[in-house]
Amino acid sequence: MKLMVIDGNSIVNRAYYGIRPLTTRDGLYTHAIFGFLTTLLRLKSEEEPDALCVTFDVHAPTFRHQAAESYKATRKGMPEELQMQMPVLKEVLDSLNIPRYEMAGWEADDLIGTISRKCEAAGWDCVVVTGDKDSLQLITDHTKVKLVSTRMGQTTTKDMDEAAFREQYGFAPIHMIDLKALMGDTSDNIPGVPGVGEKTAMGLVQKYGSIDALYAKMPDIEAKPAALRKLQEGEESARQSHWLATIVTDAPLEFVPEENLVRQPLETAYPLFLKLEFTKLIEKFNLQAVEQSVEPVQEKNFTVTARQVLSENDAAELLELWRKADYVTVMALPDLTGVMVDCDISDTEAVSAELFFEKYQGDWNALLRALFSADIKKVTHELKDLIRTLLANDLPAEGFIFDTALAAYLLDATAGSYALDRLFVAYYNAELPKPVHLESDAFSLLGDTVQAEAAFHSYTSAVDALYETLAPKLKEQGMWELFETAELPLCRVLAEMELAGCRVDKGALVSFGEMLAKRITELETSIYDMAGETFNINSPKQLGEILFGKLGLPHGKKTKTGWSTNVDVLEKLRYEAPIVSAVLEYRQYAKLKSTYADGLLKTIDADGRIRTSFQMTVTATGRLSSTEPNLQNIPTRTDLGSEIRRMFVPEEGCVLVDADYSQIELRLLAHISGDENMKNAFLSGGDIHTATAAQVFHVAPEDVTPDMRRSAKAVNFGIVYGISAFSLSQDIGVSVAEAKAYMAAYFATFPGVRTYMDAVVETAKETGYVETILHRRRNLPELTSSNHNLRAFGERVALNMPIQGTAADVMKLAMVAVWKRLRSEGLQARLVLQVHDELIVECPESEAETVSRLLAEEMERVAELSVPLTAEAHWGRNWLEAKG
DNA sequence: GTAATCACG
DNA sequence: ACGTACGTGATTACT
Repeated sequence: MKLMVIDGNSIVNRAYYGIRPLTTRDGLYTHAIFGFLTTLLRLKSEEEPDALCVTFDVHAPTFRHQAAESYKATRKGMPEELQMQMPVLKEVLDSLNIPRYEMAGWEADDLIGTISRKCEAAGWDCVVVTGDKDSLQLITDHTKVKLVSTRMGQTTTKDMDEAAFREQYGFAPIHMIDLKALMGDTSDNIPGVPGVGEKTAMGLVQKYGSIDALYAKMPDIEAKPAALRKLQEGEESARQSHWLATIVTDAPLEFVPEENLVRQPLETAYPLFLKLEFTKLIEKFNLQAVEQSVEPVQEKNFTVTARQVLSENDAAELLELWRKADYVTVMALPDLTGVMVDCDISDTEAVSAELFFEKYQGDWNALLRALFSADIKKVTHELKDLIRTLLANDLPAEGFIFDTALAAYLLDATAGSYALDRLFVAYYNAELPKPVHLESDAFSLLGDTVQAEAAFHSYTSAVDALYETLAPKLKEQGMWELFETAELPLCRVLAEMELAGCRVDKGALVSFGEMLAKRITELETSIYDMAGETFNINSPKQLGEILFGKLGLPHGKKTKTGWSTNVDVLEKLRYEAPIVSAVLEYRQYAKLKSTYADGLLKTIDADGRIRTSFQMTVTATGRLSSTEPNLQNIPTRTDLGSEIRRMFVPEEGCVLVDADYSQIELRLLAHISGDENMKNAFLSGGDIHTATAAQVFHVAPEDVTPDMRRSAKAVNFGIVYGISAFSLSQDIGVSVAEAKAYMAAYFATFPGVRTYMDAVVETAKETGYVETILHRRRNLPELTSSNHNLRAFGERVALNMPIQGTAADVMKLAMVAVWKRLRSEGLQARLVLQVHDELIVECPESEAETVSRLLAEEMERVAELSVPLTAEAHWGRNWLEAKG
């Protein structure tokens, strides 16, 4: 039998510092608890113990250590945000039916020591889980210690049994005590022998074992005379330290291993996890609601009348009702064979109508046309996808006034998921009622009408409830305008772009791929030749072994799970060995082939066009993202990569028009910070990096060298990202001191930028968020973290988000404006792609000039800044040409 | 499923 | 003393 005992304080501490802050809607911090539970799950599956318990320190004076005065006084107190999670964690453990032990006057260590000995006495094995190396002294042939450490958000464990300990330390585990008695431990206020450090102590313990044995042999021991004297003088301290370092194994604790056998969670676990918004963990801990409700949400105290829509008479009656209503709530299956429409008809009554293609006796398309026309105001969830489906079926897509997913994203852009059931948990602390056997995906229901009806019903009710909750919140937070003028109308624009897709020259892509394949094979051969063996070049591990192991190249760079082989590293080694250049070239070709040539070919539709999906609810800053395939990262920085853009072509007789903003982020920085010098740099036109260099280096613009411009450019970028001197130095390859000097010169030149940077961080710390000009918001719980790295990250984000986010706002407004204008001017031109600061339109050649002007004009017109906002448009026979 | 790498703005 | 620029997504290797 095996028992696992967890050092609660140690693990929760690691979890707290290792995970970025998480809070529930109500602002309750939960990350330490979350991290603890994830670690617990991992440990359980790793060890599969028969029994399990957790120990905690009680924060009361400990009589045992009063002799040592301020014992552990140097340990920092628990941060408040962790402190407040402790009682909740204990509640969670109780609900999971996991015993916990704490005892006034005893450290968690002492309880663990006692527990491990009692286990052994009962003939059990014991696994001690802790991050504290002190516990290693407890290792025996029946007790092992799992050392947990957290590095960069990843928890790793190291199993230490007697053999592993011996291998690492070279003596028996019990002598860990003697080691500490000699070297001391400042974090535990154990003095040790003054002047004896880790190295000396290790040597002595390895040679003599215990301090008793050591002092028994005095003064005949092998040590330098100075060390010998220190040892003699420090004997008393060593013996006292030995006592302090010894973990108690006979605390007066009632403990019977059998009472800790793993048991089922209590019924209280499920609601508690829900409250903490640990939805994912509910599954992992296999928690069940006591009574799984299948009742629809009754948010308001309504009488809901369920209506089947079977005949055209039913339809006419309901359409009438819906037209008169303020709004209706709509959910549809993605193939439009089923639609649910909820509608309030008074303060106390609602009608919930089910429309199923298979049951409807009338003209289904006509019914949908009526429902999705402008005279019925509709609220839905994930509008863009619904619009795309409607338009794909030649149906109208008008009259939409709200999208609950989009609204929830604006309210918390870092939440990650806006699935309806998740939102329901997040906002109402309740599970979205759904039939028991239903998959969480509402749209996998085709063919099971009974279940679909039940699911629909609760889903539309949920959308309705969320609308009434979220809309006021958007208004309160000043985001209504952003929602109405940018996000909501953008759904239509993006739906059309996704449907339009982008034509590609398949033949050219195929032959490009073939060319790459040929070159890749050649490079492979020569790389194997130079390496003297074949290996997988795509495996960083194997490549590292060849380059740094076999060939002995300097692996000066960083390591994580091996040696880094990324471009920065290889670029520095380029001239050390010809194989490096070959690998770099191989990498470039392999990337182009796998991701772009082969990757894109796989996504070409039957009509020769590629259709991406634009995600509106992914980025933390308000940008769009593009998936399946990602058309926002098509190569452009190298000549060879750019060739891919040549394969993006218009329809016969058409051209592509490409318009992009010039330096939009820096212009926004100039505008937002109000720095006079930077504004002037833009007002006087010309190249901004050159102008920056001229000012920073105090030379005339015409005397700016390419090097000076490059540095200025790097600083400009760095500023937008929330710079640090170290990173800047890495980027431009100068010393940290030089980078610091650049930054100082930069801030001296643009004092307004520094003022702005200080102010934005300060404000963010006060309010807990940053926002764009249109009040798009990003919450920053990181800023209150006691973890330095996290806090620093939060500060950089605070600097970057208002700029990147405002640029995203501007682009979204521009897209809506361009879309409207193309329509109102009756042009055939259609938007096909957006790449953050760039728009691509496909149009008949005859419209090329008109559309180019129109694009630049609308893009420039959407924002009125204190510096010019300029956009440039070009057109051509393919994307590369159109880039201008 | 995660890590490493590299493509984009 | 520490770690190091913001925001994304796809592919490959490997556990």
